Amino acid sequence: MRTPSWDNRGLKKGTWTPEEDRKLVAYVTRYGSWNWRQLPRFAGLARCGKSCRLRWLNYLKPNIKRGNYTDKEEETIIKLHEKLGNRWSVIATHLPGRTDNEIKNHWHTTLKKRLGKKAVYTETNVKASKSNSFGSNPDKDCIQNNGFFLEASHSPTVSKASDPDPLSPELSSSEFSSSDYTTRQNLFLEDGFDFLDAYLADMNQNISTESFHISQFTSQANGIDNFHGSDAPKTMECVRPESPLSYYNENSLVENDDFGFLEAIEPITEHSWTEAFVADMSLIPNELLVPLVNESESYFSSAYDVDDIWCV
DNA sequence: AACAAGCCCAACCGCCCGGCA
DNA sequence: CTGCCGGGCGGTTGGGCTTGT
Repeated sequence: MRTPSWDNRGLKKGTWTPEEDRKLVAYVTRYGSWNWRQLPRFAGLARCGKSCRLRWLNYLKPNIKRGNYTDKEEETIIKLHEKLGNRWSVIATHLPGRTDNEIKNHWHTTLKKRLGKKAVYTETNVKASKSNSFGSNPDKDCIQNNGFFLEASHSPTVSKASDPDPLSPELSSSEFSSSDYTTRQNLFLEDGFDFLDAYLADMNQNISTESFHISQFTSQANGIDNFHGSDAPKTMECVRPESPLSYYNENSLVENDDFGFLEAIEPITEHSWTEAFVADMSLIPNELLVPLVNESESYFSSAYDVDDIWCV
């Protein structure tokens, strides 16, 4: 999209490369977003923290749903926007898998225009109907709701009340077919971190004589979650009993900013925790940080599928 | 086939808010 | 109380892609 450029601090701007994505994914899945401003330094990225955060939240985070919106999703957006206005982040909380940025984009590019046309159409017909001696309501196709016009239920584009959740894999008409979406979910739940699991399992073997054990890291991460007790949000666990990430917890690792879990890696070095990060980055295998295929291959076309990052 | 116009969306920017010292 | 810092949010934009002529 945007032409890559460098600002006066030497930070890169513009389109993210697959390699940058891989570095960010590898780092955040491993250490979480403990400090977005500091994170790029330790992740080996010449990006500002804000850019990293945005990239992660809007594009790289697992379970992000992209592509076509279902009728029900659009209906939800319209109704919520009518109630909440441009509070995209709040609206996004009602649409699992959708980001505020994407909803905002969809609103500006599609829904606003659609509603605008509908409103113009309706207003025109309201005037016409008022002057129409037959008194029929040409607005019967629309439901006016605080200035917004929703297509009536007989419209084929509006989902019925009995429709199952459009976000369910079975009914999703998003960019991913239902089977694709299911597969995608499974990729995250079962294989999303295989590339890390394999590496960490291997590391476990290699450093088994050392005091550090990755399971300490994961169990401590869970401890943090437990510490937060009932306030802790619902968690998603990757169940892989034999895996060092068997207790992988998305919130504790990715969204929990507590530094506590970092203590678990201290045995790696006897130096400061920041050095531990630097040292530990060196342990991330090259295959996580460098392209896995030749750049000549389509993977590295400008339109590469970010999902590939989760399918390594 | 070539070009123009419009569409779409990833990414940036600036502002605001809450936490903390 | 105040200032600083990091995170979050909404508005805007750059440029690749698609569609129409």
